[in-house]
Amino acid sequence: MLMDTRQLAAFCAVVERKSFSQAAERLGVTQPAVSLQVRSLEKRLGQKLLDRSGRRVEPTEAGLALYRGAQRLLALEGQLLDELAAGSEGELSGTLEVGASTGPGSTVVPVLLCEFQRENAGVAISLSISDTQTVVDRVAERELELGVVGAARRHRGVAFELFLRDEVVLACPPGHRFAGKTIDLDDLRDEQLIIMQEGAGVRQVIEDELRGAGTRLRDLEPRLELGLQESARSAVVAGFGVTFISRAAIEADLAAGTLAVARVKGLDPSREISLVRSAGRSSTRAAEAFVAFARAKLG
Amino acid sequence: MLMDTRQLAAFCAVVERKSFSQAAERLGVTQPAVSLQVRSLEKRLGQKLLDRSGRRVEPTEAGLALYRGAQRLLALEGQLLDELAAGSEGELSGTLEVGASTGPGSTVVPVLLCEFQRENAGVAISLSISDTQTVVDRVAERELELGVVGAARRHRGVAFELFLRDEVVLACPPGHRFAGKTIDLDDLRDEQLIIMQEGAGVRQVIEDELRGAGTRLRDLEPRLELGLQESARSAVVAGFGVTFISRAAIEADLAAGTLAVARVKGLDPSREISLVRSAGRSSTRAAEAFVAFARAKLG
DNA sequence: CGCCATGCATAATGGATGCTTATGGACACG
DNA sequence: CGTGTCCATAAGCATCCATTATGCATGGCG
Repeated sequence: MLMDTRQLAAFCAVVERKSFSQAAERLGVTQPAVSLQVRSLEKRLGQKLLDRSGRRVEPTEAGLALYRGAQRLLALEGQLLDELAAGSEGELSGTLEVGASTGPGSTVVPVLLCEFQRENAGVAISLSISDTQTVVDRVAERELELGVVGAARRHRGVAFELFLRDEVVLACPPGHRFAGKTIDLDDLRDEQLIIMQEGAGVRQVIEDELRGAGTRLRDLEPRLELGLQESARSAVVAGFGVTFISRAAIEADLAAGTLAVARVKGLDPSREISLVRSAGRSSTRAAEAFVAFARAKLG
Repeated sequence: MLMDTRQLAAFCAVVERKSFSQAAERLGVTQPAVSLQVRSLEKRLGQKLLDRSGRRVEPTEAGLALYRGAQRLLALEGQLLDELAAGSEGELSGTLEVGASTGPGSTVVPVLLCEFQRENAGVAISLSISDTQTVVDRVAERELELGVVGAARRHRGVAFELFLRDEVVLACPPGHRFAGKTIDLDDLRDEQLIIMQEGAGVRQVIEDELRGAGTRLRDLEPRLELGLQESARSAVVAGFGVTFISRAAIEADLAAGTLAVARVKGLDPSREISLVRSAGRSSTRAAEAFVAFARAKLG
């Protein structure tokens, strides 16, 4: 920007009032100040902008062109300032970029985002599902604004806050002998236990809980390791066994009566789902609104 | 304009380079200067514009909005500066406002203006015909940029310059006994002399010339006073008499053979047609170009 | 024409602003 | 942990800008 805004403002005031003194009065400065400003502008642009004859000041051809252009600049600036001021209020807009690991990514998060978006049409949602570590890394690099993950190694540059507590239950077919019961750990030895692959958040939770009960997962002799949550769920619905799984992941099945749950004595498995944010990043209004919305929904 | 251009420039440089130091380098100032400028801008707008975390500086939501708006402002400003610079060259534009008194206004001036406009399509022409005094007044008041008039009283605030010398001839029908001759003043007493109304420029010229020859217009006993130039010309074409008239006004008739001219011994009438400009007014390029064009045409 | 009022230009001066230098604190990397 | 990089902050100085005072030009009036 080569033009000095005060000079431009002074020039415009002179054009409008056709007088240096009156322009000065309007701007709250003295006449010589206006005189100097306009002269500086004329020097800078290398053109005579005003005809000064006796009592009357009039723009030259170049002066008129500058005045018109200045009005456009001023209008645009006013608009910009209004947008900035209005930015702190009014309708939410922009794109909310969220990453989630597979667990929360396939259950709670999409639903919450869809509901939120329905209430805030001006916001565009971008959800990407990755493994926990990738989500965290991308949040740290500011590629994502929010992450929703289970257990994660601490990572510099990001902050974790509890988002929701995810209860892990033992799912079984609805007519199963475990349905609605509280069983012993030993009862599990005679059942076909379906487990998820290494690295799945729920598997880690269960391993930790069993360890606390003096058992190891492999002592239960699981013969079906079926990858991720959705595979395990489907197998149980189809009657091939039972599995530990996030209650949130089977809410619909429970409501539909296609699955039932049991509890295991001595085990109280749950895990924390965390919200991840980049430590030095100011939140967008959309992100803040989503988080508040989600917390209200999750209770 | 509330925004300081240097602060805006500093802010934009930081956004682009994602670094205060690099922005400072680009702007040719020190890092603290940029730091202060951006902070001043943040304070003025009441919003945090940049996330400053470790090695990396990133715009906040508001910062991004400001940056985008600033780019629009910069683009518009660049455009304006280009227009101003180009204003001294390239195609002529704008409206050229000319006033003329009836004599020149009905002959030379319209033709010149039309020819000029044909060569400068970007220029719009506005010609208004009035009596001499009105033309001069309006030029003085900057309502017209140029005036073209015959004899006029000096007027403060306007400058007169010779535009063309208008020869006054005695017009008669083509087969008339005067056609192509040099007659005596006395020969006019037996002719039907048609004169223009009081105030017409040509009439004044003739009165002055006759006075110099020791005669008065009324000694010639004119019985037809026919208003202005065009009325007189028509009457002569129709054979009702002879009249003194501007040669320029009958060039077409002479070429067509519908009128002829004679000279009168002892009379050499002509008058100066002046160009009038407002004394304190800078000329538009279009006006300058027209004047140069006209002078070249008038030789 | 002369006088007076008005209004812009210019010079001198003082205060505010803005930039620089020096330094401290935070962060990233080896 | 030590080092280097980078932004923030404080202090000091130079520059800039606005003000006051004054000169010059123009316009209006008697």
